[in-house]
Amino acid sequence: MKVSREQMAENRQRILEVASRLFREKGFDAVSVAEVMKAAGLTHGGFYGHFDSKDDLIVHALGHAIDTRKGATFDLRTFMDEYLSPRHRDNAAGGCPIAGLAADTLRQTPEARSAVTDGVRAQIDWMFEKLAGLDDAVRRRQAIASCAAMVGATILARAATEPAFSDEILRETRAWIEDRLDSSDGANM
Amino acid sequence: MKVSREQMAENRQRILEVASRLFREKGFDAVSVAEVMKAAGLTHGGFYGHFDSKDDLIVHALGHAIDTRKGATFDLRTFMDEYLSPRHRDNAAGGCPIAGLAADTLRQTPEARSAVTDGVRAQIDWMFEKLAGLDDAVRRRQAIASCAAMVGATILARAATEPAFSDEILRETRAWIEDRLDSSDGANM
DNA sequence: TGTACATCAGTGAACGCGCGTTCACTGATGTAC
DNA sequence: TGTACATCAGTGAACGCGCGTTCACTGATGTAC
Repeated sequence: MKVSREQMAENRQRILEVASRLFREKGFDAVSVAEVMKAAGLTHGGFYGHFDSKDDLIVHALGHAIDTRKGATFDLRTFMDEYLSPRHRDNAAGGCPIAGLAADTLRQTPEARSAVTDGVRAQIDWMFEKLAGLDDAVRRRQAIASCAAMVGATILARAATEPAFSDEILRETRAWIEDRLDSSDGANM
Repeated sequence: MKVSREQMAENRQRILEVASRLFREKGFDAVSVAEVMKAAGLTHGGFYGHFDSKDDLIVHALGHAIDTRKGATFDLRTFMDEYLSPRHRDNAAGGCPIAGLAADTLRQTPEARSAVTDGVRAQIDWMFEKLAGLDDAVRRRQAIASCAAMVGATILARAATEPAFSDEILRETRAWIEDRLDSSDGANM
């Protein structure tokens, strides 16, 4: 049955929210359209009233997850500590969509890859702004490499089967990045 | 028709070789058993004479790819330069299985995750051995963080839709890691 | 060494299943009067 | 404000398809004599 315009807009937001969480948790292929709709409290047939296809949902869910993340305002050190924490490692569903889905997005549509690329660029730009002092080239290098190390460490820590090794990857990567921040006298914002 | 024992052993090796390449190129889910067998010059029905299941193939293909990679002997600097090169970014099929499949392996069987974990550990140990001087804790930290940054940069560079940005991620991450090697006076082996 | 035959690696049709997607239908919404 | 009706968001059965897996069959291998 028909629902009100506001209800429909709410439904669409709920679909995006649960889809972005399920995708981050299980990957694009392991989540079906029917599973997303059920999690949103709807039936699968109505899906195509909101999106053209599953690929279209993927693009919008990525955009939604990335936009939602931009809202939070941390200082750089807090952000890195949280990113490389066991909590973030164990919370892929609510965590960074780049760490959770960049590798998966590789084999998706160009639109999905663009959405992730925009997210990566935004993340690097944000870190660049937060890095104090030094010349721009060094700040940009530090932002890019820190971002790469954070994403890589999160993926490796999530894949690792032994908890002690997984914890070590996070801890040592964090120490290595932050040691560099200290010696550069940045990250005081 | 039956084939000789040597032929069968050859066939198995060929299946592992093409499977490990196809998996690295397309991911586990996007490669079918039939596709692997066809690429190995066989038909899909014979697959179960070699492996228990597709999951079993995944575990053995990961082990094969990781073992094959261990053979190469580079010095550390050459290895890092090659790893963070456009060539390696554009050659996922023949490249590092950790960069290509660690994120995919997250959602596979515990056996597959163990195989990847062993590969990560071996990679870190190898880098640890190649790092000269300094105390063990610093060397290990540097090996872990460099490995995380290399894997992360490769994944981000592969996902990026703009070539200039993709190149920049590789170049700046490499410069950042190698700058640290120089200041630590390691990597001279 | 030569022959007869049991073995078994590989073949290809067939299976059950879950997926993305479609569509005829339902009934609440919201507009026209 | 109240009523009649066109609209259309959501429902759920059905579709075609490709997947992993099975199995009866084939014919070369390799062993027993």
